[in-house]
Amino acid sequence: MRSRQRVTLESVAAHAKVSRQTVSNAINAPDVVKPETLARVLDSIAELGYQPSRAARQLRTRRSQILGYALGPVTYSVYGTIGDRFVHGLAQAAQERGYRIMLFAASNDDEEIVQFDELLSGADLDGFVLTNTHHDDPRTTWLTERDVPFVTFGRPWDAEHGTHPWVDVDGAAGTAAATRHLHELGHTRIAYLGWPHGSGVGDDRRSGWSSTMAELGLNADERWQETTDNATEHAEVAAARLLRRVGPSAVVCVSDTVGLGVMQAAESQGRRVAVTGFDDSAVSYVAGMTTLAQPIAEAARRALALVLRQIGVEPGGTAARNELLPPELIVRRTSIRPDPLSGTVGS
Amino acid sequence: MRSRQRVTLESVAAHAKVSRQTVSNAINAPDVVKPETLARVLDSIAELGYQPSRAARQLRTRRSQILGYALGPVTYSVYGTIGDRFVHGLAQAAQERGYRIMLFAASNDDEEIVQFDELLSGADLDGFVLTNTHHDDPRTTWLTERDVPFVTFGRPWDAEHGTHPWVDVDGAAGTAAATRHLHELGHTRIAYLGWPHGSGVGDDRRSGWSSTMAELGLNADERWQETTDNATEHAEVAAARLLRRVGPSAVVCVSDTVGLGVMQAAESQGRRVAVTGFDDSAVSYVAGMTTLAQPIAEAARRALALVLRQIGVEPGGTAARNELLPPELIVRRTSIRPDPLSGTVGS
DNA sequence: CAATCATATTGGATCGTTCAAACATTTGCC
DNA sequence: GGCAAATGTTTGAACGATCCAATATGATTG
Repeated sequence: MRSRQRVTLESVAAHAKVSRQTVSNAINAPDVVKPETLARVLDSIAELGYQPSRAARQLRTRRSQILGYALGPVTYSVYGTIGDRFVHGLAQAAQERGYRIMLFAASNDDEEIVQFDELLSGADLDGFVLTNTHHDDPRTTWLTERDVPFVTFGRPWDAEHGTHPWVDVDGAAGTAAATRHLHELGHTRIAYLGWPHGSGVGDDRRSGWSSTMAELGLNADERWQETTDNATEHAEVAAARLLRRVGPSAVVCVSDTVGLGVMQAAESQGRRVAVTGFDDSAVSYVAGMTTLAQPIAEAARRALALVLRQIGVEPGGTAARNELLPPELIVRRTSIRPDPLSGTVGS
Repeated sequence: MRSRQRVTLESVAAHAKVSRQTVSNAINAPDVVKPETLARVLDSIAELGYQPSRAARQLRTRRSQILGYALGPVTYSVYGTIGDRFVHGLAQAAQERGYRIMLFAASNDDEEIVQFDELLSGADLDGFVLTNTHHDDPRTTWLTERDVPFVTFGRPWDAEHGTHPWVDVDGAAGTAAATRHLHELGHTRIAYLGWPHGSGVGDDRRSGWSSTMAELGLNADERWQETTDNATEHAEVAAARLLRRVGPSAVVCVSDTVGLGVMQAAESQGRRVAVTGFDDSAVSYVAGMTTLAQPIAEAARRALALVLRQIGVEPGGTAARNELLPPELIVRRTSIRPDPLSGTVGS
């Protein structure tokens, strides 16, 4: 298992002919060590391949240099690839600063809170990164009450709960961009197919469409909207209604899967309808659907910086405690050449 | 941060009127403690909400109860949702046994090995779970030489390297099932579109088709095969060649994305061709493609059991050191009703 | 030149757990 | 009843790092 003897502070100290504490200072407070001594110590560290024992450090300092990230129940739809990429970005960013991400599973908020408690007392986690925030989220309240550093990927959807650090993608800016894009292409009859009212993300995305329509002086009343859950087959039904009712030339959609429903409805009614989705999923890529790509890696990086700042290891005094990143419009076939054949899979 | 005083072995001992060590024994070796004492100690533990400090335990025992899992470079194609689900299953299974998963990022094998080294000496990880094994994998060699417990999700593709515990999905069994399924539907002209020779996974999946074809007494020579990388547009080109050359009535494909290429080629040549994919990705769902679903959660659970057995915390003396799980055939439209319209997105 | 100050380094104590061995208690047997 | 063996419990030391207080070193000054 361990071939060679473990390299410890003591052995490095002996090798560099200084004391333990000097080696420790060389690592944690290099400025209090005389430059030539410092150089000698660092040489020894490199030569022996010294790695501080995290356990020992943690025991003394009560800091683990580990952040927790909860994996919720398996979701196939929206978070399919998003979650994957976010975790990846998080792990990468953390690693660059000497932190690590520890996973835990929880299938609902209450279970997650139990895990918080366990991880805080047992593993001494330094903070948490939460995703999938929603109205009346008990997790943020719990953590805030206990002064545990954390950041959320997703805005706090209730203003009252006070504000904690968060990072989010600006859904409204995304649908606004899509709407403007369609308008520039000459569309004026632009409808919206979204999720039912009440979900933070869904309402945010809808608002980008409606406010932009208003700015452009275009009609965006109730008749121009429909709602559906995220299943493609349900979206198709809702889209069929919408198409028959107002006969739009374009539909802005809350997600790629919903967008796909619109494409199918248009196909079976034999209409040409421009479509935009949201999320830049594999499905949208394959369907050639214009969509909005979330800057996931960047969001993860910012999120990490925010927790670390809260923990106190990153500077950033006056810097913002939250970040709203605009998604990028990915223009594909469905918005610029929505002929019936575009209903075909792939290009 | 920490409202109440930390509960330690000592405080539990005081509360139960025994010594530290007895409390420790109550947890780690309950059978050496007198039943009535044990009960009293366990009561105190519950009452005080005691959680052993992982750091302290780790410092003493050199066991962290943490397993490492590497996130490779972001891959969009095959591992899209697979990786996500595997990690989830792993985290869940680990948690149930008091273990945790720690993530780290590495963009290639060498980087990953550097991380192994760092994590072993610094964080005292107890073992690793590797994915994406390939020919001449330096990682397994490195870990084996150092007697570090690990398991791979994916077979060791070179026999010479000795054998370590692994879990894998039986690709050959999958394509064999698909081939038999097509034969039962009356197909006899069944072609195969796979990845270039040399990749373990690709060759394995091809072999399931070719051996089944042989069993059925059907032609499966070179003319009935083509290879392509995993990009749909390249697959379409290869598929077009294949369709023109032998005019198959069905094509078994190495992946969903490749399968999609076949659907597109069939569509543009106006042919009816049954198609099966592999992976049960969102793309196959949306395209209504018959495919093979990997039992990912189960694979994760088995993988975890194998590492833990190697570490020594799980029993399983004579149990197998590797597991080959059959994928499940998901029958959808593209194999049973492959009319031209089936080229349309969704159902 | 001695006294003062600032700075660099050192030794001891500590975090919370488990290991190893010593100690105390009960049981078994002639 | 007494001694040995088995069982149950307690004590001291150690894991490897950081914190704290004390000391050694060098520079500065009256």
